[in-house]
Amino acid sequence: MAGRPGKAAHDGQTEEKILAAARKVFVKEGTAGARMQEIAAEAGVNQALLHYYFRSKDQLAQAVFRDVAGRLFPAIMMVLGSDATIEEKVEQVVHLYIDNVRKNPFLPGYILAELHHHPGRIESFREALGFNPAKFKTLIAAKLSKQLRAEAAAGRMRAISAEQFIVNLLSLSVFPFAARPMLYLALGMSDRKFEAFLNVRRRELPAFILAGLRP
Amino acid sequence: MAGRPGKAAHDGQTEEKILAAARKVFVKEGTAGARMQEIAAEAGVNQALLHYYFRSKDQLAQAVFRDVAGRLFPAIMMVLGSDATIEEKVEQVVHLYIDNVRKNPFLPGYILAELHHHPGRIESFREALGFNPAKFKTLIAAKLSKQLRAEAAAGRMRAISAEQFIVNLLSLSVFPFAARPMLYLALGMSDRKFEAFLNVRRRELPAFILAGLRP
DNA sequence: GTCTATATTGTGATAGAC
DNA sequence: GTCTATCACAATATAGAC
Repeated sequence: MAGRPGKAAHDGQTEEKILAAARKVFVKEGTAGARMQEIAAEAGVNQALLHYYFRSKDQLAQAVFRDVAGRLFPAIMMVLGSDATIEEKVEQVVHLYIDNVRKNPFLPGYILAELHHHPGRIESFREALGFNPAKFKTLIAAKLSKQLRAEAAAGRMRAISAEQFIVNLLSLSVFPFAARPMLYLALGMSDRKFEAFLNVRRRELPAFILAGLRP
Repeated sequence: MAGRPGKAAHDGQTEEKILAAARKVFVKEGTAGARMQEIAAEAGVNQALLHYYFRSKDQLAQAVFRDVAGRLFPAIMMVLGSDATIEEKVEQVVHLYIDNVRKNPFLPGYILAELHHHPGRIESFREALGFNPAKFKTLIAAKLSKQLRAEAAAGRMRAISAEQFIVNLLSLSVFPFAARPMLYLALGMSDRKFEAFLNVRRRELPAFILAGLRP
């Protein structure tokens, strides 16, 4: 619907082809660096058609961002807000994230870069999440907060705020992907070594996080 | 020296003014999004002078990247490679990073974005670090590795590879800055709340990491 | 819906006076 | 070293035929 002409319905095949091509190019080059011509070529259509479907480069970029962000975050939010125990949540988030993102290891870098250079795009992000930040704060964060306080009161965990907990969890899951080029250099990694690194990480990270929470 | 005309020496004041302006604009807009005109205006000179000093936009961008990356990483590498204990290293890196970056909270996002969209710039990065990756691997990583193995053998810490250890440390320190726009949205943060968040984090993070390493 | 052709503006880079 | 003026081309966007 966003940017699509209102008059006639179409089967969406072309639109999806363009969106897929745009996703590929934007993720790699960033919004500012991407070229409409390159996207058209990648989609196997001509440049005018991009404007027919999405009106402008910026609207196409927004559509891509919503698309990409909408694939990753809702699932994580669901886990954090579920009725699972803290132990289960930690393991589920780590596994969910690594298993999904390793198939598209460039997405985290793209999302962080995009948010950094276009903070206004946060609005699209919010829509993609399909939730209201206030609602999130009151529902998920409050629930997590309560859960963490209960664990602390029972002496099973050290006291920690929901904010620090979430940031720890996301940091350890997201950063290795976002900083991949840096790791390749600093740790002398290759694609193969990175895969092995992820396998170890998937297995060991939940225990590391949970141990960090112990009193 | 890089890109500077070779024939005549000059006091460097203008060059530094341009570099500072370029730093500001590139960090905010990214290499592709930045405009030479904007940099010139920010520096209070005209556009031709930028080319006089740095020849091309790309060379100016490289100079900025080297400059920025060179400020952050050598210090951290020094700590990791020092003779301090693991406990001391963890605390020193966390404090060093937070204390330095909170003064320029946009740098991590810029560096990650730049590396993501211009992996080739890794070469400049390497120069900025002033070291050879192979040398790093053999010196620092080997030293850390040995240190961690000794701790594990003594039963004081769980076994962990130097790679996972470094990534954990950097993740937890860097990500909160790089993902700041996201945190502002997802956790309903403001600048003031983020500062408070950092104060707590600076204090609690070392203990969290060290607890995570306990057997 | 999809194409070709083109309008129009933006932008990096250079020439040349001072 | 610094400026003004301008070139040359890249890139988004639109008009209009089919």
